[in-house]
Amino acid sequence: MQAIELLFFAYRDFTGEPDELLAEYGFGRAHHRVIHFVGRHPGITVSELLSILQITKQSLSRVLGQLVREGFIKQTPGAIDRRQRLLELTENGLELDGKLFNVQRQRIIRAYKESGAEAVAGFRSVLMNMMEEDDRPRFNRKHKKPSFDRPS
Amino acid sequence: MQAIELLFFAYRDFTGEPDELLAEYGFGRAHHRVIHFVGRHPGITVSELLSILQITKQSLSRVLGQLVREGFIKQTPGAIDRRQRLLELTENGLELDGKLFNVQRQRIIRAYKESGAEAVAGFRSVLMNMMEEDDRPRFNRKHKKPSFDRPS
DNA sequence: ATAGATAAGTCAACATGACTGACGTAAAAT
DNA sequence: ATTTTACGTCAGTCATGTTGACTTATCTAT
Repeated sequence: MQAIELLFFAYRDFTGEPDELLAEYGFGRAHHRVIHFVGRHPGITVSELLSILQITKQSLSRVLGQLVREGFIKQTPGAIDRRQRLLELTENGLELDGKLFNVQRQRIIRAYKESGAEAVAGFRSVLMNMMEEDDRPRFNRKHKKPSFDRPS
Repeated sequence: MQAIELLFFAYRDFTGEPDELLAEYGFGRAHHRVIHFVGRHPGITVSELLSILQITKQSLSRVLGQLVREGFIKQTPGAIDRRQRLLELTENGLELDGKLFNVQRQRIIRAYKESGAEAVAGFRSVLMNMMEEDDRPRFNRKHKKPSFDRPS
């Protein structure tokens, strides 16, 4: 059962590089998560973000508010439901997201290259089965769209 | 590049169950990490623990001190180097460690079963290549012992 | 039309787990 | 004998999470 430590070390190093980058902006890992999910899913709502991150709205509010005030994320009222604030990255946000995304992608690409395509499939399969079922549909893009792409 | 989110969701759920258990004892994830590494590597020293967790001794001190005071971990002076405090789980510590270890093992076993042996090999390979090289030797048990099993 | 539910935000207080910097003690290494 | 190492501690700070209470705007259902 080395998997526990394997996950610990891999995750520790996976988040280490971005953390350094974020520190230059005065941001932390919480900001990273918000930037990441808004970057990958533009137009995401606050409540969708909350259910992904599984934190309270007060916690999210602090980092999100900071990102909005400092011009990394912009909010626009939803066209259908005007209570919603649809979130998008600004130009600055896109730039930071790009940098962050890049350092993590490099690490993953390197690991994928060293392990081979078959290993990658296994890697993804195990991670998928390790998470709660609720969130698995987010990943079967070809079969079923993630819920935040078609608001219920 | 779904790997980033895959890791996020898997890690989030992987740590979620233990967190609930720990809360019953008034402990957090930091305590879990200490209990885990002391449990898997009895006789580990404080500085070895520090280099694994990559936190400051002041941070470790608080959680470790708590675990010692509350009778989950015991310290004994090193036989060779009496400055060292070799760490071990007490009976209570072993019991809690067992519970924590179990919930995580169940999740992993389930994921392994659903993915198959080949996938498991790939999973481990990718994680291994994702972490910094320094810590990889810890895992090649058959070839090279981890440094904390033979103090340099 | 209005009553209730939902989306989002806010104020306040608090806990945890990180951090830095300074300092102390005992034991080992040089 | 001096320096280095292993460990511990005091004090202060910061980031990120929590609970609970309350507001505003808007949508939904009766």
